[in-house]
Amino acid sequence: MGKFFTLENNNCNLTVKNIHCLSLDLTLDCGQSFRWQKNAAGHWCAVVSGTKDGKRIFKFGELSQDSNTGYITFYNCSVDEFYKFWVPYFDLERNYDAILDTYKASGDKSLNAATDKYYGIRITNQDPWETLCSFIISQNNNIPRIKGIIERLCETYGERVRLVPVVDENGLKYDKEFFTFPSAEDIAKLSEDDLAPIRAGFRNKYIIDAAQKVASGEIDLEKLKKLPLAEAEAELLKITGVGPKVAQCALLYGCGQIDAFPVDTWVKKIMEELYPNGLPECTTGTRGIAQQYLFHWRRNI
DNA sequence: TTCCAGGACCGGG
DNA sequence: CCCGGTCATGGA
Repeated sequence: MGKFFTLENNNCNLTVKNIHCLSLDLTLDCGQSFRWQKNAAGHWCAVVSGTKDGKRIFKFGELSQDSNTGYITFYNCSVDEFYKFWVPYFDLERNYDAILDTYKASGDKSLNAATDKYYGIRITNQDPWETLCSFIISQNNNIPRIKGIIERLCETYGERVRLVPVVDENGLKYDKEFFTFPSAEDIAKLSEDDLAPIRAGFRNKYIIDAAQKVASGEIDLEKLKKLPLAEAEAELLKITGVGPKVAQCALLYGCGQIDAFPVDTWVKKIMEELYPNGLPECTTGTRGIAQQYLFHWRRNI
């Protein structure tokens, strides 16, 4: 414990030094999560979920990173909360540098270009239900609208957590409410009409089917963390509106399956253009990490 | 106006 | 099995 970072307590904030390979700006805005937003002070803010004794618990996260030192400050955060929420969320006990070194040793040009240019991206371990639901919403959709739909879902059916001063795209300051992500149990009770206000279109019925299968226990998301990848995917494919891509996203970002490999339109292009015979051998076991770097790299050309 | 967005479903061949 | 059309919505 603590091998990959050192903690420094000041008042109720916690500053974490010497975390390797973690850029908040890259990690929190690269298409793997949709709810992080900068407040008026430039700190990243979001409500994240965890589990304690089988019950959902929440933490309002407020984080900033020093541009010179790379140190990350977690505001209003105890050491206990840091280990409970943020070590798993950012996968802080995984040796990313060692993984990226094996990519480098392979000599693969594209992988090296992507990991050099965007060094600091980590795969986050998010709440499984929020991740599944978010990526159902993501299908045939664009990122700004995905964020809008998820925001309306939380505002309508989540619980109010806190008022935060933020700045809009015109530089105008205003107070914004932050909400929890509604549980599968809460959404399972709703009808398609109830979801109309979030404007997810044809995805409404998919969201409800997923919520019902999760809430009823027909699909146990916690179990998916331990199952072999293919078996875990087969479980998720039982949901109407969940195909291979959404399933792999839910497993990668929500179930700690670091070898999951979501193939969207961008990754499909990458595979056709650069890897017609498959990803290099060095990525075996960590394909999800390679995927995220290549995805971000190709999208930003 | 038309096209497209971190896809999945459905029908016909 | 594989292919093209279709599905809501909204911004470019």
